[in-house]
Amino acid sequence: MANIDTKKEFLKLRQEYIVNRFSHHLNPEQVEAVVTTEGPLLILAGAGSGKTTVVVNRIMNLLEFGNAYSSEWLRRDPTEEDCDLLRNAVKSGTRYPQEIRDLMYAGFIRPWNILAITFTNKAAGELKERIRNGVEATLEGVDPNEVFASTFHSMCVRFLRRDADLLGYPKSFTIYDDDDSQRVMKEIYKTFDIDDKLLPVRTCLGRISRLKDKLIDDKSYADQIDNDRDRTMARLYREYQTRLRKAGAMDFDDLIFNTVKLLEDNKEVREHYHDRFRYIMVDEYQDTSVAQFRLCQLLTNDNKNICVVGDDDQSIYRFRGATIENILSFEDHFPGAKVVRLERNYRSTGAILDAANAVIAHNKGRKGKNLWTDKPSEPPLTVYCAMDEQDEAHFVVGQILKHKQEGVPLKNNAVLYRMRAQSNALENHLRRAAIPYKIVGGTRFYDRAEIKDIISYMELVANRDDDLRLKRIINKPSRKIGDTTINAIQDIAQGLGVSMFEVCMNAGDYPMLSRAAKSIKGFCDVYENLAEYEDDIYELVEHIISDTGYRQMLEADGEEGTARLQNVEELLSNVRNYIDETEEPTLNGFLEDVALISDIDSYDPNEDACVLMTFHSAKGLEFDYVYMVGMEESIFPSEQSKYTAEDIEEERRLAYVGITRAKKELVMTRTESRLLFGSTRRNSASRFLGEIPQELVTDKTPERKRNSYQDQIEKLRQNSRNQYNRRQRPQKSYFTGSTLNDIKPKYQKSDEKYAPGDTVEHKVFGRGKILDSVPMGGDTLLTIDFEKVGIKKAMANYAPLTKL
DNA sequence: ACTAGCCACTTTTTT
DNA sequence: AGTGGCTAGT
Repeated sequence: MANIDTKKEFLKLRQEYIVNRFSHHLNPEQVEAVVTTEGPLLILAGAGSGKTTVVVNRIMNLLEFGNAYSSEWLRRDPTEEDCDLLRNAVKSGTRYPQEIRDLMYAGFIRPWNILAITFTNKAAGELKERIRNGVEATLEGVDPNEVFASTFHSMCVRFLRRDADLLGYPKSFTIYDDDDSQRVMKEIYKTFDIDDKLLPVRTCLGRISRLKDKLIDDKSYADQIDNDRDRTMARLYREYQTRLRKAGAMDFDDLIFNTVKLLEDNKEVREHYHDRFRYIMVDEYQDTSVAQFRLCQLLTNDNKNICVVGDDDQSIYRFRGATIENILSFEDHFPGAKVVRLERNYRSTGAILDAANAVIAHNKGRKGKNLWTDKPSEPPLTVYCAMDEQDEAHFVVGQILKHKQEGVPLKNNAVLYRMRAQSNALENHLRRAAIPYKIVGGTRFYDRAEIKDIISYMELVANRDDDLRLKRIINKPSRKIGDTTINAIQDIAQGLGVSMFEVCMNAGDYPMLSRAAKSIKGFCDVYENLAEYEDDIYELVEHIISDTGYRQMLEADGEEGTARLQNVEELLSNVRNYIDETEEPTLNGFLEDVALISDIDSYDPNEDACVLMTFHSAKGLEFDYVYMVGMEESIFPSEQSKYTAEDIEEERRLAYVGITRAKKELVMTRTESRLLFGSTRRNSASRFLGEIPQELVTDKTPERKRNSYQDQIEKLRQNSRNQYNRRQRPQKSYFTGSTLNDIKPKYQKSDEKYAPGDTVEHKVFGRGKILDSVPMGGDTLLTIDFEKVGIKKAMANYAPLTKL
């Protein structure tokens, strides 16, 4: 009896010791998250709340103290003396007694029992780095590299390299990127004779991708359709899968999908990972898809030690298949889940946080939280209304220059925009001011044609069934193997059901290829030579560059060729780095890294250049000075997101992400008119500006247009009052909520009400019937069935409508 | 096999 | 406005 009490007391003391240990450098909520190791845990981590610190410390806790609650791992029952020892350590705050550590030996969690999943390589890298630092400082005999920290995709690749054969794929399968997928799909369009104007290839691939995100395979999709348009879709989906499978290739979505299948269908595999991964952590949980959720579920063993970290307010990838529901319903998916909220922000000033809180408060679908800080509220945010995008860029550059003179490094400035097209004016002005800048995003190094060529050679060495890669390089450099020949090879291969490579190897056997047989033979010889170097990547790449004549081809191509050659050389040094940094460098390993790397991964925050990027790319980063440009309706929120409440909420989350990137100062600009895509437009102030309380903002727009500006704001404010009167608003608005009212008067019938069944006349689309009307943000979203153009959606106040 | 010229497109995109 | 992709012509 006494024994049980001692045990209880012992465990209690142990817990107390651990809490004390982490309380030194963490706030109470963070400690709570760190010491909650057993059972499902949701950490709602607001922007800048130190969530990576929490994740790292939680892992440290697991590694150092093991399972804090369970006594079944004890070597022997704890005694009164043990309790005294611990009690002493708690009181005096001394080191964890070695005797106690020894007692718990069997309960230690080994590093490989911990799985930490992130979304980007960068995040995974940072996590590994910080775990390494922490472990080296405090823990002996633990190899921090054995913690499995990786992205969803690399993890899946690892799993699939082990067991892909169970799914009928070669273990050396190839990973297709978007570009590869597009090529495949384009070919399918050709064979099926489908017009890509009817269904653009991108759209089609996007839909397939969404289906895979939802774990709907080609067969079950085909079973659930009921119209011709979808039937085409289903055919394309099926054919796409068939071709990839035949090429031994998986696209990004397949990596997740197939891993789910692997775990679902194979009990032994599942048990293998259940046994290994006893503690699972998932970062950026708000951006997981259905498939990724399922994957987490399958990986979680009966102990349900799954900890997810995320911020529902920062979910910005719905358009890519992320479902915010995963985080909103975590407690339903994992009953008994504990929730910890991290709302204390260590990043931004009070003003910035107040603005962020005020904006995001307008969203309905959220868990609700309020960031706070004890930092001062100064200085206020700056807003500026430029005349046009040139003036806007000029203003931003001026601010950056001002900071530069004050001694602020350029790298502390970040300009954020909604779309890439906005970067142009900024770039020009930065160049003119001789300010070094760096654009994050855009073309990846590995997306450059010459790099993809070399990689394709490598891929082909790794997997000779890959027709796509073969086609890419069989005539690069020119070997006199033209389209006609390539098509012939393809046809023969298709007829025989073998790979194109196979056909090439026996080119002499086919009369159709007689004329090109010699050239094809030449290619095969080159290939055979290269295949010798499969186990020495560096040699392989060197030989690809020289033996294929690729270098000569570039050298003959003047200035551009020289630049490309430099890229190729850089690839070579990347290979060197990979070999030096990797324990077991392999061809497939390198190709994986390449396939799964993104532009943001190579973003170097130490280079002293001002940074330009989209709001999306900015997630997870922070800067002293942030400029949010193009704060206009139709730009941010973007034009096509105006129509549904969900889209607007996602845009608002994006705005929230933008605002919370800033540490010291936030500048928001808009223009009166802007040249975009070849035409000049006038957009009114973004509703998000209107959602920021007046007292947080200083307007730096010069006198020249104060009047018109002020007029507009006054008008907007009146509208805003009418709209938000009932709904409790946090604070009075500086600008206004909806600015739609501002554009519409041309057409607006005073407070015209539309109800389903009404007939209307649209200035452009003609006559139609209202199917549905949903009130939304002071306006009404109408679904109208037009006689001529079919069903469309329109905002009642915005659309040129007349009630008949 | 290569190139000029025309057309259509243009939101975001961790992997 | 600028780009990328495709067709037609050499």
